[in-house]
Order: sequence, then C-alpha cells, then structure tokens
Amino acid sequence: MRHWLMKSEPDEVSVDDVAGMPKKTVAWFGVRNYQARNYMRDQMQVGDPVLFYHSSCPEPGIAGIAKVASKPYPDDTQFDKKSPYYDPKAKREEPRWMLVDVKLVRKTRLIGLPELRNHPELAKMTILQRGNRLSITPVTPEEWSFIESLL
DNA sequence: GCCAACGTTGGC
DNA sequence: GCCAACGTTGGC
Repeated sequence: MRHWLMKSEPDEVSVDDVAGMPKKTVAWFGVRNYQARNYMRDQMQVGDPVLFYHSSCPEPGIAGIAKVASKPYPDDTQFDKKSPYYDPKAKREEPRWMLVDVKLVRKTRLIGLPELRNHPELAKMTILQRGNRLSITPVTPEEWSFIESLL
C-alpha cells in the first residue's frame, strides 16, 4: 500500500463537491501529465490513502482524507471534443489517459501551505519542493502519520 | 497579473 | 537525439 497526495482546483472539484456526490466518489479526470498518469495507472491500489489537496485557490492546502476507490480506467474527457481535456491524439482503441475513482473519507480542517512548511518533519514532502508541479505525488508513511497527527 | 520552473512540441 | 520556443502550473 502506498500513500498519495492528489491536487484538485476547488473551482473545478472541491472536497465539498465530492462530499455532495453519490457515494462521495469522483473520477479523477483531467490529468494530462505522464508521470501523474503512470502513478494512477501502474501504482495505485484500491484502498490506498490519499491526501486531498486544494491548489490554485486563495488558501492552498490539504482539505480532506480520501482513498483510491477503483482500478484504473480510461478518462472519458480525452474523447470529448467539447471538453478542455480533449486530446485529439487519443483513440478509443488506444486510450492515452487513465484515471482512478477517489472516494472522500472525510473532510478535514484546512492545513494550509504555510503551516505545512512550518514543520521540519515535512520538509522533504514532494509538494513542498521548489518547482514541483506534479499533481499526484507519493507521500511517505512518516509524512502521512505526521499529517494525521495535526488533524 | 507576474513569473519561476518544468513539460511538450517540432524543426533540424 | 538535440534544443529553442512555447505552453502550463501554481504560489504569490
């Protein structure tokens, strides 16, 4: 089992949005980065714990605890010409972008970026490294436990 | 809106 | 395969 951090822009899909969804589950559509895709396609297992992170918003930070809720399957938005995530090079027979379903376990208090940066225990978190833009990153068991202890 | 950092594209 | 140009991310 691995632990993960997954970024979402709350304007698009927030923790509250997912809380209001049937089964509190959302397909993690729109990832268009190969490394992030590979994590979902090759490494995620149903049940893996996930930190739900809000990015590109007034208060970026961890907003909830979730878990991987499905095996990987093709992201339908790649085939949808009306979607901003449409990929003309993707074929139904040969999907390029895969995703998993993510189920919200619980909303948490917002642990903002400045707070995360304040803890030396978290200094090596991928998300806190300079220049990191990857929307899905692994979290170590130590980082996970420490963050849980803050909640 | 700015801009640093990084990823992708495409000509050669 | 190189690399310049361009596009995107995401915090501030």
